[in-house]
Parts: sequence; C-alpha cells; structure tokens
Amino acid sequence: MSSNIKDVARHAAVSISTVSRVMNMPDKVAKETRDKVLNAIRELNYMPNALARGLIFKRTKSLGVLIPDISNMFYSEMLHGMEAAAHDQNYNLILCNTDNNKTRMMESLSVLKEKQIDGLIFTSEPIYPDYHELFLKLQIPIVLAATHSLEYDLPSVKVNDEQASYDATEYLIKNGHRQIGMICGSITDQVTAMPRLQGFLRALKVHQMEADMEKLVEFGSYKFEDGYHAMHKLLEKYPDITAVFAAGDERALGAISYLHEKGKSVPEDISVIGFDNLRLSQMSIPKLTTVGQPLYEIGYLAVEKLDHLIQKEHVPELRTYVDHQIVERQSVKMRNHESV
Amino acid sequence: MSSNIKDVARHAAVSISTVSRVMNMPDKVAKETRDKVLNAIRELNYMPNALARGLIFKRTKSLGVLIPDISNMFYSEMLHGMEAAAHDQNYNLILCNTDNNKTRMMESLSVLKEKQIDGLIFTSEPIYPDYHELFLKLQIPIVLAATHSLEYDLPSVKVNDEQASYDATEYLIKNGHRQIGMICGSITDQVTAMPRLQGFLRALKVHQMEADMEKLVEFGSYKFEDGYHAMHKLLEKYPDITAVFAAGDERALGAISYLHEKGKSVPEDISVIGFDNLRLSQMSIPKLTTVGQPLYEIGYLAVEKLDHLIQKEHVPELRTYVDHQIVERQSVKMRNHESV
DNA sequence: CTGAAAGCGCTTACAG
DNA sequence: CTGAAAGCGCTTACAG
Repeated sequence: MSSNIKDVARHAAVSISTVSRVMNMPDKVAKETRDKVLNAIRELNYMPNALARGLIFKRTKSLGVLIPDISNMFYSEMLHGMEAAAHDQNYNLILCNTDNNKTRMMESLSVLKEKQIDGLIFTSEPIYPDYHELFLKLQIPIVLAATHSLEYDLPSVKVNDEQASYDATEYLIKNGHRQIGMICGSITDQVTAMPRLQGFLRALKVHQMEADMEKLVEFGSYKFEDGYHAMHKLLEKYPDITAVFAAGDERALGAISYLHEKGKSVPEDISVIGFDNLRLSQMSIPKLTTVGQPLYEIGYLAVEKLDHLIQKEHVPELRTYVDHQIVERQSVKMRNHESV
Repeated sequence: MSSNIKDVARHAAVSISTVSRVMNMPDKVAKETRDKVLNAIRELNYMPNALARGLIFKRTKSLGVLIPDISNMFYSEMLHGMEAAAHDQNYNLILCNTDNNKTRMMESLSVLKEKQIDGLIFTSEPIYPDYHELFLKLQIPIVLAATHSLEYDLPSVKVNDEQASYDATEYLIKNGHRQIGMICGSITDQVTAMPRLQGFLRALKVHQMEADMEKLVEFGSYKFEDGYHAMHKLLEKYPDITAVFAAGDERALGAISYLHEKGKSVPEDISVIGFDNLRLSQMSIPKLTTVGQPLYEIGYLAVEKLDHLIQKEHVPELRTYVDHQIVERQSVKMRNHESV
C-alpha cells in the first residue's frame, strides 16, 4: 500500500542510494537526477519509514513522558509546555499515565525503552531506589520535571518549594495575620509536601510566632474534597484562625467551599492562599490569591534540558530551580494590626 | 551499550533464530535451550528493539493523538480515557498539540505517519476537505473523538449535542424559567456550537416560547473570560433574564463571575446551567448544574474503536453517540410558575 | 528442535 | 555524480 524507497527508485529509474541521497544530502545529487527523484516522491506520495531510519541512526526523535495523572490540571499544563518544546526541537512525546502505580510506571518505562525513546521526562513522585536502579539499567537520558532527587544526580527542573512556601506564609503575616493554619500534602511526600511544611514553619519562627505543627497543620491529598475535609478539621482544632495556606489550588478551593458552607466569608472572615496558580484559581469566587509556579515553563525547560543531555551527554546545571511568585487576587484580606 | 540479540545468542551459545524463538514461540524451543537463553537475556538485561520488530510486523503498537490544547481540561480528561484504553490494549500514545493550527496539524500527522503509527485519534475540530484528502493519502485508520463528520464516513464517538442542549434548555423550562438566554460557541463551529444552538432553539419552540436568536444568544470562545464578556452583553440586551444556558462549563463560570460582580446572586437572581461536567464544575460556588458528557469514556471508547478498526479493518458502528445526563447541583433555581 | 539465509526499509562508506 | 553491498536488529520460512 504505502510506497517505499524501492518504488521511488524504480519510478525514477535510479538506485535506492540515489533516492536516499536526495533526501539526506540533496546537493550531492545532480540537479536533473534530483528533480526526477523528487517528482517520483511526489507522485507516489512517498514518506520515509522512520523505523528504518531510527534503526540506523539509533535515534528516534521520540521522548517518553511519565505522568501520574494526565487529567490533573497541574500535569496537563506542564505537559503543554513539554509538547511545545518537543515540537520546537522536532521531538514527539509518548505519553504514559502511571496512576501513581510503581509497577505500571516500571512497565511503561520498559516498553518506552524498547521503543527506543531518545530520552525521558519523569514528573513528580520521589525517586525510589528501585526507580534509580531501573534508570541505570535502562541507560536512558532522564530529566525530572516538578520533582528532583537529592540522593541521586539526576537533572531536574522545579520550583524551590520551601522558599515558595515561606513566601506565601510571610505574605499572610505581612497582611496582618497572626493565626495561620496550613493544609498540607501527605507528610510522607518528601519532594513537595515536606519542604512546603518546612517553609511554612520557618516563616512562623522567623516572625516569632507559634509554630506548633499539631495545632496548625492538617494533612491530606491534593483534591478538592481533601481540602474541604482538611479545612473542616483545621477549623475545629483552631477556631480563631484568620488565614490558611492551602498548599495546592484545588485544596484551597475545597477549603473555600467548606468555609462558604459554614457561613464564613473569604476573605472577610478567613483569608486563603493557594499554591500552583492553576487556571482554575482565576475562576473561583473570590479569585484565588496563590503562589504561582510556572508549570508550562517547567515543562518547556525540562524538555530543553533533556535535549541538551541527549545531544551533549551532559547538562549545564544539574538542578534548576525556577522562580515562583505571589499572585495577588482576592482571597487574602489585609488585617489591621490592632485587631491582632 | 545496550545488548542486542547477537549478544544474547553469543552468551547462550545458540543462534539468533533460537533467541528470537524463545521470545516469540517459546514452546517450540527445548526447555534446556530455552532456560539457557532466558538466563542470557536476564544477565545481559536484554530488551528487544521495537523498531526492528515494527519494521517486520508493520505494526508499532503506537497510536497518534491530535489534540488542539492539552492544557484544556476538556481534552485532558478525554486523553486520560484514551490512555487507559491504550494501556489496556497494549498501545502507546504519541501526543501532538495542534494549537488549532491547520498547518501544524497536517505536519504532525505526516511525522506520525512516518513513525508508522497504527492508527490515529483526532479530536474536536471539523473535518475540512483538505484534512480528509490527507487522511486518504496517508491511509491511516482514524477515529474521531468528541467530533464527527457528516460529509465523510469516518468512525466517531461523541455525545448528541443537539439533544443534550435541548435537554439542558428543557430542564430550565421545567424549573419554571421563561426568560432564558444562551452563551454559545462560535456560530462557524458546525460540529459543536451549531447543534447546541439548534437544540436550544428547538426546546424553546416546542414549549411555545419566543426563539429570537438575536435577542437570546451571545457567541464567543470557550474560555472563562469569553463567558464573562458574553454574560455582560447578554444581560445588557436582555435584562429580565432568569436563566442562562452556557454551552461549556468554563463559560458558565465566567458568566457566574460576571453576575457575582454585578451583585446578582446565582441561582437566586439568575440560574446558570453549564455543559461538559468538567471537574471544576464541582469546585465553584455555587456548584455548577451542568449537562455532563462522559469525556473519559469518549476517549476510552474512541481508542477501543480504533483498535477494532485496526484489527478487523472495519467498525461495528460508524458514528457512536454516547449518553449525556443532567447533573443537578446548585446553580439552577426552581421558580414558582406564578412568577412567570 | 535448531541454524543459515533472506528480508523489513532504510543509510553510508566504498568503488568507479 | 551514481550504484552495489553491507549493515541497523529483528523474524520467519526453509532445510536439516
């Protein structure tokens, strides 16, 4: 059905070497011959088989992307950036959803290796020892996006979560808040939740405030419902709270939703600051003040870095930390200091 | 660096044919030989090269996916379903963001073809004649997801937009609303916006209500801001409106946001119903009543259908229409009939 | 049950 | 400037 290089050669009455040459080094072919071949290519709708080329070049111009949950806006925005960079560098992305399932992640990685991807983007999740072992075994260039590893020397691109968290908390403090709670990810998450918790606590200490984790912090997963329930518990154990730092926009919206149901107005009664600056943080009522991390850019940079690693076999900067910023919207209220 | 079939053969002291056989038809190999080979494979960390196999089998177990905007929740949710089905059927997904750009879409399709994908999922967007021409030329099995084509015989999976829209509108009517406006996609969009508009108008007529498009409908893109502005204009030309059907959840949130700013309460003053049932429709205040389409399922079914098409070279049902449903939440208020 | 050979669709030294 | 040959890493008739 699809024509191959032999068909073209026959049609143009030349050898397949010549056809190959007009595709790869056209100036080494006489103009007349070249035109003959070009015509044959056009008439037969010939397209070279990338598998055959990949076999020879040992390069497929395909990158693997491992993502826990594509339908999560956090990842889809990063993925968007990755795709843009991939397109700019002439790569394609092979996408695997891992569902946060170790087995599935390791299986996916194996088939990606068999498919001869040039490199891999690995997102979130910590790098477990068996992951690292597999990485070594597979010998694939890897860049981590929105995660990093302190144990292993793996290139990565992410935000400084501890500092971002510190800044979010300090922002609340500078707005006059003295009773601040936090809704945090699972404490077992060393990559994201832990540093955010530390940044929160550090800001409290620096400003000479009570930093009692038991009282001030609720833990839970990143979803809306988790934020909702965490807010419930937080309010129970700390009723005179004036602000909460929800380390994740979806959690923040869940918290706002709970407060709304309880007749507490945001930000009049209680202020809320989120984390991520997902698109949905602009769509809520009130619009969510949040610490923004450049997800698209993280994805874009990760692929650029991977490309560099593939081409030069090293990377200019192992761990890249991109800037975050406080995105001021409407969910945090400035309190009078007297009222403290 | 990575070992190949020759290395394994050497290591196990057999021919490469035998190695190949233990991978493809193990029972045709003597147990003793098989174990020798299996051991060699393990010791060398051998993984077969899928390019070489693909070249022979003329099958890559890779599918192309063309998506206008991955960071749009609408697509990322469908993509999630596609990935799940792909995983279940042992495919990988090669993802291309087209940015709604015809050139980019056609270029992407060409490289996917060169990479020998077994099939393609094409989402949204109408099928222009040049698209169809390219499809024919490329000879790739194709399934349309969340779009369809009436002009061409292409397999598709989507919701019945006209009926869904009719149902949404009738739902408002049954809740006592008589002054209903609509926020609709661009009228040039024959695939989605047009049928939704028709469903809206049909419901009004069936219920003997005024169906004046000029007065009742505002057009715009799908984003939050577009919904916001459309609501503004709609309210200006139709101030005594009691309900609006926003054909898209993001639009609906934009509309709610505008109403909120103008001091109109939803649903007390004005009711809003959306379309899609994206995850964010559960996160707003008030939670959005909407007509749900099963995005994950559409993605899943599209890939299943594509697999069927690839294997049997036909499809049991050309155009599949999946069920929609009204998801009742808090943004629509029941009005007394006296007040009409 | 096992191996040598041809072939999948290309590219690239090597001759000429 | 052009072609024949070898080779990328596999699979599968074909012999034996």
